[in-house]
Amino acid sequence: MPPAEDRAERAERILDAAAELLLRAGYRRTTIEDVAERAGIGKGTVYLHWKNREDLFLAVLLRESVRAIEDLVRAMEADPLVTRLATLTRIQYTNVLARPLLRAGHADDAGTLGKLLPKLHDQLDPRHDEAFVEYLELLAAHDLLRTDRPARELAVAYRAVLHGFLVGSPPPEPALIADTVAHAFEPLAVSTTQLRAVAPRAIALFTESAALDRKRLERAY
Amino acid sequence: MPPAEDRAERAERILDAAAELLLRAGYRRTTIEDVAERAGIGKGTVYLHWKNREDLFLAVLLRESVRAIEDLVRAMEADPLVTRLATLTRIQYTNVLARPLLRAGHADDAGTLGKLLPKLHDQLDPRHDEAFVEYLELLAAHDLLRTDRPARELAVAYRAVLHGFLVGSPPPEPALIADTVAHAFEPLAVSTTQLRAVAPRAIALFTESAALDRKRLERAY
DNA sequence: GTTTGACCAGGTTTCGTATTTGGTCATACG
DNA sequence: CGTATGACCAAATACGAAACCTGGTCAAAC
Repeated sequence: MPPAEDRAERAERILDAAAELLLRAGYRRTTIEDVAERAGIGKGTVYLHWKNREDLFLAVLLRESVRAIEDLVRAMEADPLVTRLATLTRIQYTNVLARPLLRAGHADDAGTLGKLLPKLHDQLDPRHDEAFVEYLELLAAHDLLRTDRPARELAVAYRAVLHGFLVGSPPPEPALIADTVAHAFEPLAVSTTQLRAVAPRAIALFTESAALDRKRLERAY
Repeated sequence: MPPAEDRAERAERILDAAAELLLRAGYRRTTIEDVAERAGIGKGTVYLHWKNREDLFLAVLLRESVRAIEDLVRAMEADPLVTRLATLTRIQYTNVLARPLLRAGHADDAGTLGKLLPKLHDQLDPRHDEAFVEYLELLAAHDLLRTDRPARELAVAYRAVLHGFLVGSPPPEPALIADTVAHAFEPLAVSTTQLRAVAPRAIALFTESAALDRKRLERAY
């Protein structure tokens, strides 16, 4: 099998298999052999891509997370107004709820993720948070965010709110979190013009963030 | 031992002992005999007060929760402005953080509460939520709360926010949640006069709520 | 009438064994 | 010659039986 193209393709197939099984049986009960069989390859081949079981499943989660961000970026590209914090929140909230694995990550669903959960944040957070704060500062500079507190503090509050909504059962309507975020973090008026001005840079920020994670994914391939 | 006064006193001693051990060793590792010994009574005596182990520890939690509400009521009586949603939130947030057992309840600290956690909400929620919604409706009627959404929906969002802040580690500053709640759920201006007008009824609501729980506690005594 | 601790069934822990599985690598294969 | 594989092994996990503990009861003591 020639390297290059096909290699990445096979990696994706393995991740597909792992994701499927992870969701159906949970981390604890999914073996590497199950994954290999479902991917139609030998067990040893899996280790040509990832150095151990944990890394493989973390890659599954990372890919899922990257896909969610890429969806978000697409939405922002299609409509610059999505750059607005409240709108972006609604879309990302919906995205996460629609992806069972991400939802499990937020809801501390130990049943499916098991011992992966603790490792998740260590693996996923490096400069992700920084990028988000930058995005908030960008909004603030354009009167699209409250400025009576530093963006870094608002980020803390924002994450608390998002987390609170995500763990609710059943999760509240997307419109409700959008509304809450709008009131809690946005100024009274949000200028459409400013949003359009901000969009390119915001899109770039998230694109870059997603690209970094993609890189890390492919490095493992 | 004559009934009446002394009986309640003994119940409190048992709860003290149970609370102490619960905090130090966790639910799973705290036995009824431990509790009895620490309370200076025989094991059988515990069952004169509660019909089983689970009920005893749920009572510990219920008492803790009642105490927090009573603290809150005292704060409202001392200063009617505490009736304001943002202020009340700050105080209650601080109260909960200061009470490790309540904090464990919100943070899903399975290590100390173990199998009690699932039962907690079933036990604690009956008309508690209703009272809170009533309080919100009271605020709304006096222009102390957003009115563009029904109080019941705001209550859902509010609980998500509160929960999100409580599970944070480390928990954000009390000022931050107060600020967030103020923006998210209060109208632009909050009238001091209206607050004073609302205070007696609000205090009554919470007092009643606490009294109901106290009753249930004492019924078990 | 109240309190108690011995008592017992049901549950949990322990510990040794059988089984499974993560990860390696010599071999087969293209 | 480089890639893929599955037999292989140590380590982890699952299992089962026996020992131990504990929740809850109740006859006896007070």
